Amino acid sequence: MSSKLHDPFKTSFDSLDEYADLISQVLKCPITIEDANHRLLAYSTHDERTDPARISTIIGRRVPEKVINQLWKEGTIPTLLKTKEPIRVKNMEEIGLSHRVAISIWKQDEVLGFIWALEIDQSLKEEDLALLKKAADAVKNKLLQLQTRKNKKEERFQEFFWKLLTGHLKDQEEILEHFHALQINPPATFAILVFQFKKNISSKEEQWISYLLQTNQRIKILLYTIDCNQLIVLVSTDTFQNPFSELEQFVQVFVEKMNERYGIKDIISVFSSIYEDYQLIGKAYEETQSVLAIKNKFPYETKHIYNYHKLGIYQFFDLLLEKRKVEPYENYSLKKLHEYDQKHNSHLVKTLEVYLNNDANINDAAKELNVHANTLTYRLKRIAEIGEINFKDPNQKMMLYLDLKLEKYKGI
Amino acid sequence: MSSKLHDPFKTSFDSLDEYADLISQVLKCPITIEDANHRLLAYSTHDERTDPARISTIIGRRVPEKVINQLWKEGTIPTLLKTKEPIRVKNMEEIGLSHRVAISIWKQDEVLGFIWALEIDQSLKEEDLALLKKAADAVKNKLLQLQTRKNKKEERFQEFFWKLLTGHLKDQEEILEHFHALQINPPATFAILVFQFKKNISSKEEQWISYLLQTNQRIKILLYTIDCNQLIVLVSTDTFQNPFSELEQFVQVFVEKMNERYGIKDIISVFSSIYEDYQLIGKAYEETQSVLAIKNKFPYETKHIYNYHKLGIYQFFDLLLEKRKVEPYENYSLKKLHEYDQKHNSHLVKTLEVYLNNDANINDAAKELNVHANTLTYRLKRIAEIGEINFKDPNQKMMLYLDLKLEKYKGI
DNA sequence: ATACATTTTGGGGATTTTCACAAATGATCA
DNA sequence: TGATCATTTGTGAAAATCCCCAAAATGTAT
Repeated sequence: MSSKLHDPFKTSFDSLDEYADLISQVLKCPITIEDANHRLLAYSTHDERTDPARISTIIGRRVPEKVINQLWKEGTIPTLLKTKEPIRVKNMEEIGLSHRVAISIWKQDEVLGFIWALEIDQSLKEEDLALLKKAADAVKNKLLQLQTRKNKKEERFQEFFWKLLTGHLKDQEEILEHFHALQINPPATFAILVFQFKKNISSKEEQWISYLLQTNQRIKILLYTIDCNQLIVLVSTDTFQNPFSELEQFVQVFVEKMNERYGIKDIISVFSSIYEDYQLIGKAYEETQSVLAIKNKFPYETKHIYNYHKLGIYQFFDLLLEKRKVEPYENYSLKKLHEYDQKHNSHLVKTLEVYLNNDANINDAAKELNVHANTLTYRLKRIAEIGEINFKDPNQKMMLYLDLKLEKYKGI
Repeated sequence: MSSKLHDPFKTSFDSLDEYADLISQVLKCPITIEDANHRLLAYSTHDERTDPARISTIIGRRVPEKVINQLWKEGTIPTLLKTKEPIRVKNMEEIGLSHRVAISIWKQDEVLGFIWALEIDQSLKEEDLALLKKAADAVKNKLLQLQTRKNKKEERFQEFFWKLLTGHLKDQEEILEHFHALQINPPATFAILVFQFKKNISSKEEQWISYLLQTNQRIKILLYTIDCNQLIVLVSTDTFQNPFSELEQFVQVFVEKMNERYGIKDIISVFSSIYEDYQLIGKAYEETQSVLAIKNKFPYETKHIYNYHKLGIYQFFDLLLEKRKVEPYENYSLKKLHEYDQKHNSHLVKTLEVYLNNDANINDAAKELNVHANTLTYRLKRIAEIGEINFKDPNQKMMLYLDLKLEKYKGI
């Protein structure tokens, strides 16, 4: 057998499964075909030899997330996304993966999916790899068909989602019908997630996002769409024990992966409260937007805050900023401290802020300020004197904290 | 000489000073005449023997405050206010007071003033005391004249003050003219003080108030008036180093004395910021009223707060209460804790509040709660679990504090 | 009534924090 | 330039807080 051999895949089948079986027969090993998001498209059945990773993939109709993660870390997937050649993947027992060969399926410069060939008994030879490459080419058209069909469905998703977000669908019955028409199981409880990117999201990035959302197995994504620099997602929270911490973990992982895998940094993410009533999707969306607005104003302070409930005092900041702009109030202590800083070019205000940020913990604050704890103690003594502050009075401390944050953003 | 003796005081003089000299000549000792507020009205000059207390009184044209305080504590003044008989006052070196006899001057059941007779060389005899009583009676009419003249002046004061408080006088020049017409030296800086009594202020209480204000030497009272249950005072703050702490001390002392001397409790006192512009007296007044409104809502929390600047977060409470009424927000942690309290009839919310009131100090809070410190530690651990609270996060703590206070007063 | 979970209290040691003092450095002003 | 004041850092002892354990008390459910 040479690479000039007659192409055994130049036949047309109705389903991808038949392709999988054919490839399996030719190469004499189990075959799996996935789309670009590692969803299972087809798998060969004639061969019963397999490995745990493949079993999980077939059972869950998608590649398990930890396998994907491992393949990213270890470099297989990045390579597959770069080359059209078959890639040999070594044994990775810890995730139940035995020896195998993978190849990506290309349409021009875009990856449509992957074929996996397990090397259970013997390794594939050079000519087998050439055959695999031919198989990948043959499968391409079938995948393209699937994709266009998917795109059309996608458009209907988009339309529906925007109607929900903008509150155009007022009737519960109607909404449920739409869900069913799109074959989405309507969730009992849901939330809106929004990821705000630095710049408008390009179509390349859109693909990456899509990939990340599809391959995640942490959370059930119902709908998602992109609006300028925002990725808006509707997720089901039905299966969660602690919905908020689960959502928090998810957004953190998402942001982390966008950075690790694609080098996209500074994504600001938020999510809404948990709702049951589909008519309130618009409200949930508004909620995310108001949280985003505050996070944009106070990025440092709200770094670890993702939803309205956790905003804490920042919930009030719009209101308070307004009040402060209107009335001629001035915080006496802060004024004094600013004057002192000005005169002696010291950093008492900054010191105070870090101290309060750190919950009045001298050690932590000193660490953040890179000074000796005694230095901070001394400064605080001075701050208390100059600003006439009693650090034992929670009311005073709170007011200082609020006014510190408020004066930072009075200009906005 | 007997008590049936011809009355030597049955003559009429133009000024009180002449009376003082006459009495001095008859009794052969220095004489001082004061009004009901211990302001010097007249003093004899023919006799040069005197004591430090009398010197200070004459120099300052009023009895020194510490002397008045001592005479109250030791019982002289209370007795003088009860009896028409002469009272012998023993030597009190610590305040520079040598032996003397005092008598009050009465018009029906009201005390108009006092006559003091110093016993420098020899004690007054029984017949001298009888003479003194006659003298007191003779002086009465002169004092009455003074008083009615004062009352008329008082009325003009009142009218002017109310015009200032209600902002009816807009012209700086005009205001200054009024001040001068009333022989008040216009202060460079001033503040408004308001004392809110439990009940409407009776005319009896009005006299006590007047007495306390007049005899105080801590602060310069420019004008005062009474409105239902409020005493409103305009004071000069020109001579103060730390105006706020001086004002604070003054109001505390005032409230204390109203209680000690007259048994009037639960006076709520506030004062405005320091102003320079007389046109802003109305604003200062409004400020006191808004602080009073908040102190009425949060009496416990604002017990030690007297002015707007010190209100701290309570400045915002009207605004925040409004916001909370409008939107359907609920503090998740507090909700959980309330539910727990309900179910297990425990006191986690109360515990949390006391803990936060005490600036997260375990010992202080435990003391206030009358439980062992370890008990509080345990409860806090439970509170953190149940309410999903991180006590190291100042934002969370602040929000809890705010919501705790807010929910207490949502009904108002 | 009994078993079980929760809460309260206490002891005592480890760990931190606080405090006072001293030395060194930096800034300021005549 | 020296004298003075403000600031920073270090040290070590005293005080306080934290933490773990266990016993007792209380409440709860079967």
